Amino acid sequence: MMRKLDPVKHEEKRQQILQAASRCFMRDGFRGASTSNICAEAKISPGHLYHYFSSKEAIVRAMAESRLAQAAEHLGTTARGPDVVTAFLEVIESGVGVREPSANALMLDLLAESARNPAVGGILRENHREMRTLLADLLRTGQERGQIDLTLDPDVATSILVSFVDGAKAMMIRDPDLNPAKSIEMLKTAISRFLRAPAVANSE
Amino acid sequence: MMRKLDPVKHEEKRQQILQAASRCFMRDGFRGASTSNICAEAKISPGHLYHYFSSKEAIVRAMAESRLAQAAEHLGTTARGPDVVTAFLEVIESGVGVREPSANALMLDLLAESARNPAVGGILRENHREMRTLLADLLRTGQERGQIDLTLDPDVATSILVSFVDGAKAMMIRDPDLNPAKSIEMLKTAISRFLRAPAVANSE
Amino acid sequence: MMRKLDPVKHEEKRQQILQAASRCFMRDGFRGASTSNICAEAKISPGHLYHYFSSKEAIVRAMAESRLAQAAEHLGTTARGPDVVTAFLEVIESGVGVREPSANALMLDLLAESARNPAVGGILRENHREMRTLLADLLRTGQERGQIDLTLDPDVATSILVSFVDGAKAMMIRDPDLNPAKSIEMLKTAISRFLRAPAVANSE
Amino acid sequence: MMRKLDPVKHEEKRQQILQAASRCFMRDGFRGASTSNICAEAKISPGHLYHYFSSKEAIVRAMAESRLAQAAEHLGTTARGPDVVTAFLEVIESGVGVREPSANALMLDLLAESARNPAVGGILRENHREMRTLLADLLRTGQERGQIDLTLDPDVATSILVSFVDGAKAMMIRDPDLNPAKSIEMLKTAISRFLRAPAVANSE
DNA sequence: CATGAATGAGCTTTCATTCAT
DNA sequence: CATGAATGAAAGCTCATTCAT
Repeated sequence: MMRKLDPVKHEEKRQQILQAASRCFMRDGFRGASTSNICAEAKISPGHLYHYFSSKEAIVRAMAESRLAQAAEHLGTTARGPDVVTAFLEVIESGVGVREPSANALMLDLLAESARNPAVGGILRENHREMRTLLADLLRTGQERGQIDLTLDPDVATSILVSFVDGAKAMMIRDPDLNPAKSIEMLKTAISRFLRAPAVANSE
Repeated sequence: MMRKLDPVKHEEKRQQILQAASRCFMRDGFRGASTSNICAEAKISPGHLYHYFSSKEAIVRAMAESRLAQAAEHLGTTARGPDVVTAFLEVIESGVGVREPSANALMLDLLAESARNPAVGGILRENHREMRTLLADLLRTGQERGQIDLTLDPDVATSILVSFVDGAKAMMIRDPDLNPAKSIEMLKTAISRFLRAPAVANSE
Repeated sequence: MMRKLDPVKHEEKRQQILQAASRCFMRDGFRGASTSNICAEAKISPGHLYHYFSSKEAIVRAMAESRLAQAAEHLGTTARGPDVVTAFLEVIESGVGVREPSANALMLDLLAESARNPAVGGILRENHREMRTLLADLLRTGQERGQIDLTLDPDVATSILVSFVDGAKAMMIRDPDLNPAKSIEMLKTAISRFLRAPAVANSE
Repeated sequence: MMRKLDPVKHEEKRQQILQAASRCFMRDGFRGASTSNICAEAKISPGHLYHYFSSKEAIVRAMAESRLAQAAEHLGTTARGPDVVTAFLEVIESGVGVREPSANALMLDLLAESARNPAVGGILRENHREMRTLLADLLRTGQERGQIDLTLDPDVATSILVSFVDGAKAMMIRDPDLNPAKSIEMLKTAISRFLRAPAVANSE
């Protein structure tokens, strides 16, 4: 009795539940997935869920946090290398879940939810700010090295780059029969042309 | 004589309900909005809704159809003018609902729904196919006139351009405090550089 | 304007609607069939139904009345001939809707409804009384002619005979793969033995 | 230790609910009784019903199953004794719910439902098959002992006997003021004459 | 820690009925 | 006569959440 047992195990279970929830959310969306679904998937009883999360919304929040943190971390480890443009291209390529339509759908769900659910919105924005800081620094480095157009405002350009990833996710849903290799290739072309210092005699 | 009372009025009411539904969906999403909400918004009784739509899903479908048709039509009327690149820029600019976060959220909801709801998915894809045909033709015209890079595959480039619009909608949600003018400007730069024939001596 | 037009046509339409209702009730039962179903089947508008019947219950009542009257009339015309037992056998044979499972189901529905719905119950009982009077008279005739066992109380025996018809209807539902010819034959045997004067030296 | 809390209690509650449902169905019929009625009668909340039954239809099915099994079991224990005809008479007498009009109505409802609802129909037929097997065996025994007419096909005669019970239930509804003792007595006469070996010099 | 019984509000949908035209 | 728009109660069912054990 009365054992304050193992906060480690507690956290482990929490993560397991979160992963189960993630699978449910991917399959059915935030609203479509029920706590029953999640409990079944996590193999726990309906009541027990509330030992780990105070409400369904708390799960959604935690999910958003973890997904976004993960995305940011992924980005942080990818965005490396001597050539900054190449680094960006890699970021974009790996950011688009080429053959994970449900993961893409979940991100769109999350964005839609953000526009309506202040808590989730806050998480998203905070995370976005971090990502942008990270990317903007990388951009500036590229500009210093002459690899990237000096006229681009790093902060704004960064938003655009992130939007390209979101847009590519949407693209995969809009046309699932699309040849993803070709599309990604062309997206990389677009980004290349966007970031690189324009040629001398270009008439824009 | 003069019996068959007014299929016109019927259609009018249907549209009114659809608009009410649209407002609800923008506010709460497809799943979050209830038929009760919609009826209240449309000021009709709960039973009467089913005089006009056979199910909530039918409303969602009709909504998706009308929204997407509207978007396509808007695009059709916007994509005109002597300079094709300029036409595209206008398309993009007007395509992004700069200060309509709920409309943007609805589109993302629709995309997420498309990935899970086959009926909605079918509508989205059919519509997307039409839009791409239209845009691809415009692109080819531009290529004939030498305004657009001949090396771009029109079909793939079109998908990319559409993805930019979707991405921009996401951007507005990710960072509502963004200066939209600046972002749009930079997006236009990106598109310009993407589409225009690259300068002679450019080293990519 | 202001024409008190044709009570004949009115009655005709009423009968048409009643027949349509009959079809619906056979298909779906009294509770399962909706006024919409009936209107669709009768090809009239939902509101117009109430020109002919004041409520769904009124339709059910009229239906019960017409069905039962029909059954009684049918019985009246069948129960004829020199040999009374033969006449009864014919009554029974034609009373069982051998290959009309939905008509049989409807009769059982009507009986169940009778036990709960006083109005329908009253109709059923009134009708049953009439039928029994008719059959009891026939029975008495048979007894006078020495064709039927004199020890049978005509009133009670009549109830039993009617119950045999109801039971046969249930039998058709209980076992649809039954050979109806054989069953009917055996039922007739049972009735014969029941009605006929028992042989002299029989040891019961 | 001692976890897995009581599948016994679960089953108990299930039976309680089933009995409550039974009362409702008797009062209002399968279609007339609502899940709300049943919940109120069982003193549980509307949602909780679905902890024990997956749908209203599942309740109807379980009810049909239990009622019919009960009837069959009852029959099995009644159909005993040295004289087979007497055994049959007892079966019939106890099979007719003389003073339980609502139970009789429920059986007719069940038969009507069987003709339309395939699930219920299947249950009824399976049960009927079992009952007939049992009764047919008894009949054959009687034939071996010379108590029952050898010319009767046991399978067909069995169907007839069951139909007599169903018919008697209908009789109770058709004429509630009937003297049940007299009717049952006459029904028993009919069955006696039907089953017994006919006397030598009988002229059929 | 963990279960699953229990709740009650709310969901989508159907239905008998009324009424303006 | 006839239509079909309109109503509102009620149906079957789901869901997030709580609580006794």
